[in-house]
Amino acid sequence: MNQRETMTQFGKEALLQANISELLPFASLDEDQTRKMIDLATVHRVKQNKTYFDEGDRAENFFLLIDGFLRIVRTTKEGDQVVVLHIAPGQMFGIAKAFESVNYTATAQAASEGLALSWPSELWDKFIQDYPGFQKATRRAVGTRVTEMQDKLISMATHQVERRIAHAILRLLEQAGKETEDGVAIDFPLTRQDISEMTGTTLHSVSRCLSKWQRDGLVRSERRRVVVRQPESLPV
Amino acid sequence: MNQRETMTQFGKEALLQANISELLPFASLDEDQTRKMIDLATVHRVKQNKTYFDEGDRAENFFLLIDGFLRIVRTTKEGDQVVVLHIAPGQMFGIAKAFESVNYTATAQAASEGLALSWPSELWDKFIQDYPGFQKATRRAVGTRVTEMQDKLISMATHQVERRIAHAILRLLEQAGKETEDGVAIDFPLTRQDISEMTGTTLHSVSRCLSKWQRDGLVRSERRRVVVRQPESLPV
DNA sequence: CGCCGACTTGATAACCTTCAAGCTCCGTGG
DNA sequence: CCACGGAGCTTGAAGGTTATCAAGTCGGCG
Repeated sequence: MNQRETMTQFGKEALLQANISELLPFASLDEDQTRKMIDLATVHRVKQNKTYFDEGDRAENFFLLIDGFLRIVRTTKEGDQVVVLHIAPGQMFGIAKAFESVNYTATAQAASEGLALSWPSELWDKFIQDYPGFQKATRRAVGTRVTEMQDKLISMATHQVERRIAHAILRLLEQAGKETEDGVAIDFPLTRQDISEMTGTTLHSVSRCLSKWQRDGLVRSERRRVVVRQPESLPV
Repeated sequence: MNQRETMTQFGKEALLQANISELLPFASLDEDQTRKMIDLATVHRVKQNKTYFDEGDRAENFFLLIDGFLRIVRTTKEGDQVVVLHIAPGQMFGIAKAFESVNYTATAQAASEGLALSWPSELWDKFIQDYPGFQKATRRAVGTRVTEMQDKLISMATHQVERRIAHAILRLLEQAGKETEDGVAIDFPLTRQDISEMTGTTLHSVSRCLSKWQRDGLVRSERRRVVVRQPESLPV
């Protein structure tokens, strides 16, 4: 919060001083290289539920999420939304270049107000050449993502609703878990609808499920908020 | 085994003469480069339902499928198999290197008897440096795959069984469709069980579905074989 | 204060899995 | 060559899970 304010005011300078350089793609860069990279970047501040880019847009930039969370969403012809995955701070997104793709294949929507850097896609190959860690980082990002999608696919194919919801919530805990005196909270606003779009079910089923878990003391669920008290007791 | 020997000795020459060089990663290479690549390759001939490699194996090689079809499969702790995607001739697979991964994350199982080339993973980065088309080809392969998995995810999340089955079959038609006097056939043996593992349902539901489509004249389905007569009439 | 978005909960019904039984095809071994 | 067995497939019936429909609560914001 405080930090966010600071960033707003001083922008890129603040980014340098903050622990940005510890974020993944910058990991193996020295201060000078990091500075160069940041000099080339554009800063994006995006309000909750607004998008960084939309499915089908020309992929003119690639992004690094600094703060906040976002969901990668695809919309069907019928208008159903499906959340393909979530992105946490430090991860890159909109990396169409890694797929030789001209357009973004999905929408990047802010789950909470967020801050990101972007670079023109033309710089992609240059970064790969100039900064050895960058190539590795992008590969790892792609790998993580593929694995995550596979897990999701398997979950959808083999489990029924309750376990799918449990899986989704556990994954979010890993990415965005925040200790509270009450248990581990998911650190951004999350509606029943959101969860249903992640798990391919209805908000009604999600509601019933959370209600049941709450009765059993496994979670505390409020409006737009989920806190897990006993992660290990959720149905695998 | 014996067979692999034979192929090693006599096979490569034949590969060169065949239209191997038209297959994707070789596309932009001249004859000399292609020869060099093939000289470094190992030939694999794999019987139906045998595997090229298994989930968790050390990713010592990456592969190019020359002939036959294969499925990329993951198995859950409970023993459920899920077919994540299918690979057609000309596509690379086992490309753990593209994900900075040390092990294969899934099993590659021959859907029909098949032939593949492999190279040691150490050569990956060399190929990328030496052969400009290779980088592009791998990126495109990864992109196609991600898109395909997303589509599958969306299908699973929003459609019910009948449409999921229709989607799966249409995708297979694109990858492995073969014109016959009777309609477009899927060009490798495919059981109800296989289809159920692709769509997250049971072989019973698949059977009922195909029976119904057969009654309506949309498909002809036999033992391990599916022929589609009216692709456009399948439920989107 | 009233409205809207988020959420809950019951009732009903559709969809699909599960269980059960039996069929056909094909390879194998007697 | 035929019998046998197993793999692949079909179909009915029953039952459970989950979506859909419907009604209403809660809480924040203009």
